[in-house]
Amino acid sequence: MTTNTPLNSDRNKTTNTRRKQIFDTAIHLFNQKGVAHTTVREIAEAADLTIGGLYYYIKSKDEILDIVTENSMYFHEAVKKFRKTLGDVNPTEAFRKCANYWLTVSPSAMEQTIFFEREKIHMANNLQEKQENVVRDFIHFFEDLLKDGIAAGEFKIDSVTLVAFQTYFLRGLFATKQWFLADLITPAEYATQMTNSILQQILVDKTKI
Amino acid sequence: MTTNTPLNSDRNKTTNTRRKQIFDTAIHLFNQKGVAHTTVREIAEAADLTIGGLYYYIKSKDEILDIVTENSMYFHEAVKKFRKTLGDVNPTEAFRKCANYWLTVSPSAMEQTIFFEREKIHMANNLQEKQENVVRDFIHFFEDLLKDGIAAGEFKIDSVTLVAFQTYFLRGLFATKQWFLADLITPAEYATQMTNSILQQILVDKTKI
DNA sequence: GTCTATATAAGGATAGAC
DNA sequence: GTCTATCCTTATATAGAC
Repeated sequence: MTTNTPLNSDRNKTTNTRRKQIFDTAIHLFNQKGVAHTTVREIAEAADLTIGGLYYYIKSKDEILDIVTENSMYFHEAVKKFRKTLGDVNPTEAFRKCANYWLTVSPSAMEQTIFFEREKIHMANNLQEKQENVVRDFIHFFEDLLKDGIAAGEFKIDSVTLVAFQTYFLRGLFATKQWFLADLITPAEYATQMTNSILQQILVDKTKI
Repeated sequence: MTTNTPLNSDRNKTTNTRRKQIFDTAIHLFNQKGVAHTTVREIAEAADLTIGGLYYYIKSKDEILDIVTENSMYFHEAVKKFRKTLGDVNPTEAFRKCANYWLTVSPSAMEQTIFFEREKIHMANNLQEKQENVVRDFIHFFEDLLKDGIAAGEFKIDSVTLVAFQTYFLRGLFATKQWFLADLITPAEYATQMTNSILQQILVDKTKI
């Protein structure tokens, strides 16, 4: 599915710029109108091209969709890196900071998060599977943080998976319900409030919040 | 948009049966493949008709979509009725029981809940607005329950709206993430666990859980 | 590289037979 | 009421000029 254009000539420099421009335009339109109702002509026009011009850079609508889909998976990695920068802190702080980081949806990651959450149904089958694996992997990441806290006697949790599930998907909820939340709360406020709400559930010593 | 077929002749008895059959088939396909990728032919075949036969009962694909959309809004009403049956209980019990009721997605309501959550983008504009109003109204319903608890000194809450928001959307989360949750937890378990998780956040006296 | 014009296919909707 | 055949529009994709 994914095309592997070589990245080494002068010509490709502009090609890559153009392609990025096309994918950025596409994800925006996909979020506004849905994948199926976004036409290739619309993408072309919004990217300042005609349809013929656009097809010089991409193979098919499916290629656009596939690459937008792949790109929408990268934002996850940032939390893992962030976890490493924390070094040796206690489990409560580790979870608090990671959850807070995760639940803060930056404007630049907003489009990808919305797309990732909403358009699963339109993704190619193999990418749907890949998406599910990414999700499972990150729920697992939070489960590990939670288990550390239990082992240290800082957390008490009925279902670790369910708390991890909740932590994971509260991010998507923020992104997809902007029509309700935008006037109400900033990304940072949402993150701290929701992080606290999860800590309330799991902390043995509630005064630590 | 909505057609008003008179409901008083013998002929209409089968007509209504057929129409129900069509809408039930449609919502199922819409959830599987998305509205845009479901063809009228597919709906017809799945409902044991040919395309010409189907058009005897419905005016257009948009009519199917509109009616499926309208139908997907009714399941909300059940909580309000349920609230009334509770009579005079204390705010904690009222909230606990309503939240638990709300978060228990019965198999029969599953399709409508999924559709309601996922296909907003494909609904007619006026129905999107209607949907947003329904959501706001129900978040308001939970806000009222929460405020009762605060007034009675049973709850302590930073942002009432955010807790109500969370309560409201945890239902949709359960329905749309079945691919992850189905093997893990039953609807009833999910409801009690999530209800408890919210109570943990808001109860003054945590021993009441 | 970018355009216009066009081929081709898919899907919504209708006509008319039975 | 239900079918088959067909119309018509829209959208993906390509061809070929510049």
